[in-house]
Amino acid sequence: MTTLKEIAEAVGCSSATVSRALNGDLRISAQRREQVNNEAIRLGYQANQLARSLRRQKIGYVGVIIPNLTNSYYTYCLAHLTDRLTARGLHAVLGCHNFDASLDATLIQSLINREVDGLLHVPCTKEGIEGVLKTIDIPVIEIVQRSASRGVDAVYVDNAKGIAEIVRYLHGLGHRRIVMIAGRREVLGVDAQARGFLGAVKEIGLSTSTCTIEHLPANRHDCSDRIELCLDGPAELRPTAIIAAHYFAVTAALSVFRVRGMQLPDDISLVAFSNDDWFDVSSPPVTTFEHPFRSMSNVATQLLLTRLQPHPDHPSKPEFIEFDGRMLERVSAGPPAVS
Amino acid sequence: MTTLKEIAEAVGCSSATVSRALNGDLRISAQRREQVNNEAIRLGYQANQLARSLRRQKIGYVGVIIPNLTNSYYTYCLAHLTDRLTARGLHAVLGCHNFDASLDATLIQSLINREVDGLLHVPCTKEGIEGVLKTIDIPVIEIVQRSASRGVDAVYVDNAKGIAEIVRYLHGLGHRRIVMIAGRREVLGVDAQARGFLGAVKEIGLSTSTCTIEHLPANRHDCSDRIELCLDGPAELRPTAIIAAHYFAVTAALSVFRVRGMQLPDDISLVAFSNDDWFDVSSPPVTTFEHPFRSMSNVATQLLLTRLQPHPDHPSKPEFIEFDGRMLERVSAGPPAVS
DNA sequence: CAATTGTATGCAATCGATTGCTCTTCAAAA
DNA sequence: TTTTGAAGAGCAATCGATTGCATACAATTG
Repeated sequence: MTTLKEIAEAVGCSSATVSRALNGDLRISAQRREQVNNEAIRLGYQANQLARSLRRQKIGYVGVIIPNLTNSYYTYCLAHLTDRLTARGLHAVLGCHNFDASLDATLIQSLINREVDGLLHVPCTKEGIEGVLKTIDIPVIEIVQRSASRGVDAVYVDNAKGIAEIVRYLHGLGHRRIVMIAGRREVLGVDAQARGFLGAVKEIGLSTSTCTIEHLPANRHDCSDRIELCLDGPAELRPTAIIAAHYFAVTAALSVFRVRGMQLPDDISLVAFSNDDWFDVSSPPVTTFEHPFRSMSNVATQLLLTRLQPHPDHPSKPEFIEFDGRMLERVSAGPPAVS
Repeated sequence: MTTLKEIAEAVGCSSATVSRALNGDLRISAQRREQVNNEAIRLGYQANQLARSLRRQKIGYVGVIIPNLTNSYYTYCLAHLTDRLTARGLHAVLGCHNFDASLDATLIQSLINREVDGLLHVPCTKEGIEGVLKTIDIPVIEIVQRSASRGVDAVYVDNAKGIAEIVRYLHGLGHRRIVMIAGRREVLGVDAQARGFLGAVKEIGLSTSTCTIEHLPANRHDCSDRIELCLDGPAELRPTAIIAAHYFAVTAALSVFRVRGMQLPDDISLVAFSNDDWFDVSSPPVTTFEHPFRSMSNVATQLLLTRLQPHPDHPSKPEFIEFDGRMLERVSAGPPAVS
């Protein structure tokens, strides 16, 4: 790799001058600048960002830690984020914690050591990363989910409100027995979903014995087993609608319905909590609640940039920006069969 | 951030000694080592990887450049890759070129300047990156697709063979009029797919006037428009089977069939070129050709690691490792209707 | 002509960790 | 007592770019 010094020798000046010339310092004469530029091009000079970063204390990398890449909920999010970051000349360094808090901590520590300039982080536990945070002096922004960490910005989804809206929607269609398939209780966000569910159920006046929540690991197998169980229960408890609070619950539900030959929405209704681009081509198209990942990514990136260039008179109080989604009515949910 | 020097001052020795102690240099006495370790822990020392990298000329980042994140073909691939890289203590720096060669070049240059240790790259043109390559002294491994770049390792899918296998499969079911919806010709891999298609068609003895390829941009809209057109053609040319060579063609086809009320596989057959995890829950489940992304990721990562630690007696001849997929028979493809 | 103001550039420190070489001790061997 | 040597540790250069301060020279002004 060509270095500043080599150019300096070729031109016959100091490396300081070369650096200034290339960086557009006005004190360098036009003539020198010209010389230096030519030589730099001739030698194919590319600044060593590592050295530059060491000096400037910033590297242009942003850590993006998400749970995983097998769930389209997060890949959509990541897609928008990388898009935004690239547009700003930043690069995303990827990490997946799979909801494993200790792996999460390791990733964060590792990324911070490598001196990413900032961190976009989907937290995986309620506690968040307050512990690690004390050691850190780079901006961290929680995305999608918000933990209890104080002092960390958060750009996130209102889980409770979203689920509540789905419950009200189903109730509006006439459903009285609704089961929500959600993630394990320890997973961040699930708690809020449960709160939203129960809150809406109570508010509407439905019975909590026929409107229940099943907390299950995020994989299709466990979910489909449990759904089978629900469907095999006594008719008066059997759900007429299922809310799939996470991606695997959707595929699990569809696979069970398919095996049993159940028709949607006649035999049962299904609403997903997050949209996916195949939901409108499936048979039937899946009614869902759509999250504004694009806007969230924009806002999160923008906020991170603000934090990266702290303006003296800009307050540094953490911001908590909550996003609402909206119902996307398709076909998989309809009025329950009269029975 | 605590630095070596601060520890040195606290302990009362030079920073060189601290560095050696922490790095397990045997020449440092056990007593000193102890002192240094304690002090390092007390001060919460974390080595500045930037400085270390500048010196050691490696940083622990691997660039991963893929076309996009909206196509599950690549997210699956990325998921496996990050998994493997993380297991090796490396981090993936993400870039998406969206099949834009100039963006691709920019990304590569940008990542290389930032001194990633190596590059895993899904090339987007036949020419590959030979031009850029000359300037580079880090290992580059092409994944999923192989370009014409000489001297670059490649771990990739045999597009021609895969498509040919699908054609033979459909022919075996009795199909004589098959249309393949593929990407634009300029996109790498599409050419090979076309070769595979035409090769099989010829080998079997089908007519190239009823077995055709539609080259379309990778979005649902263009694909569905064209599929409509095909279906509206004269009955004797109308395809009885469609091969969706990329992801968007699958959703496009399904959406058209759904709107027209066509039943699969009775009214038409559909085979996708790459699997997705919702293909088995859709109605009907989508017959597909499955690619071994897990193995490919393993091999690619392993190969990259080999390149990163070049063994003196290990030859540095580029390796070209081709992977085959396999048919995954589900329901969307069956014998054509007798007419 | 001397003093002042600019303009163009260089010197050297800095960022933080690493490492080749040197130096000091102290002990064992000759 | 001198030699040899090994252990332990420090000095200073290095990685490459940046930047505060100093300097040199020319142009302008009083």
